[in-house]
Amino acid sequence: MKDVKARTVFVPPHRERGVVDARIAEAGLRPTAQRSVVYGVLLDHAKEHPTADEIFIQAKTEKPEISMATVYNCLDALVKHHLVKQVHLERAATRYCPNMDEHAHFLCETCGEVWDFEGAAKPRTSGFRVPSGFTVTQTEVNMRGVCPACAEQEVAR
Amino acid sequence: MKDVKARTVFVPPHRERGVVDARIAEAGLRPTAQRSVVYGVLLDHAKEHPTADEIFIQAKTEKPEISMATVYNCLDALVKHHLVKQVHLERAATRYCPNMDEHAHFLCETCGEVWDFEGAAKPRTSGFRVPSGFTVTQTEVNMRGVCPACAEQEVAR
DNA sequence: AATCTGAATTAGAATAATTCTAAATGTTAT
DNA sequence: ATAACATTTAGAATTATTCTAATTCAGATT
Repeated sequence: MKDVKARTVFVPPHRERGVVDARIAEAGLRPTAQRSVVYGVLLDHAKEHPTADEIFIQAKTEKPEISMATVYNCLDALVKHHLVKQVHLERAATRYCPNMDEHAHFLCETCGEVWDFEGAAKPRTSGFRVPSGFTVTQTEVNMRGVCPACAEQEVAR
Repeated sequence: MKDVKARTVFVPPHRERGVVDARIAEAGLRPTAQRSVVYGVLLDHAKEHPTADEIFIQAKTEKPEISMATVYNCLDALVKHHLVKQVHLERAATRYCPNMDEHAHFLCETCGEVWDFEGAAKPRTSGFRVPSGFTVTQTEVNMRGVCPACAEQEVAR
């Protein structure tokens, strides 16, 4: 039987008992209750690219004592340990993204939602000249435009 | 004599009398004294990708009565009329960029400075799959790494 | 098991960037 | 000159985030 093609779409792991903690531990972080909740919420809502605030509200339903400061602390720790990325497409609340596969972000200028476009930047062919002396460690691609749902609404008018 | 190669590096226009105003007018904006000062300052400091605050400080030397709110108003107007772009590489003060040629931004993670890398994104070859139904109007490429000056300091240690 | 130690969490205060508000001023069309 | 509208202004308000200091927690050590 042939091998299945490499998966290019990010699928967040199920939040089975221990899976989230294991990932946190693998990243070299102590899996505290709060970190598990925060990371778990983020994995569950990866598509929405939630803000700290949105994560806080959701986390509270699982752990009512959690504080906003802790959500920020946990997110910072997750970012430092490469489990999560910050997304800044506009000057608005930072959004968080647990998809660490290389991908581009798309911001719908009509509804403000953010989408992941899978793929990988090819520095050689991307069309930009990196002057000598510069070391590029990360390339981020952000697109803007109109998502299918908003395009439809536009037509209806 | 052969033609000189097309210039790919953004050269801000000199701030000769009227040039800045003419650009503002061409963009469909009334060239008020404040707008001229704000746009002029930004053109003079294009390399630095200044924040509203930095523009305000500099604008004050030319027009002491100008207020912060006006700097924001002017910048908003310039952005709306496609004379200026906002740059958001991190959650920090918005930076402004009067280089409307297509280019990438590079953020030095050591010193925090932002640089322009000339070139143009080639959506076809850039390596990302745009799902059908999405309309992309703008593609922005941001790189991170170490600039030559900071790389040198690193070595010295 | 009790104790120590450093890490993590907490509530609330502080900060920073930006937006809002309402009044004053300036500009353009009549 | 006047009306109508746009722009500017100072300062208040808002928002996201960071800071602070006290408390709690987890794991290691007695």
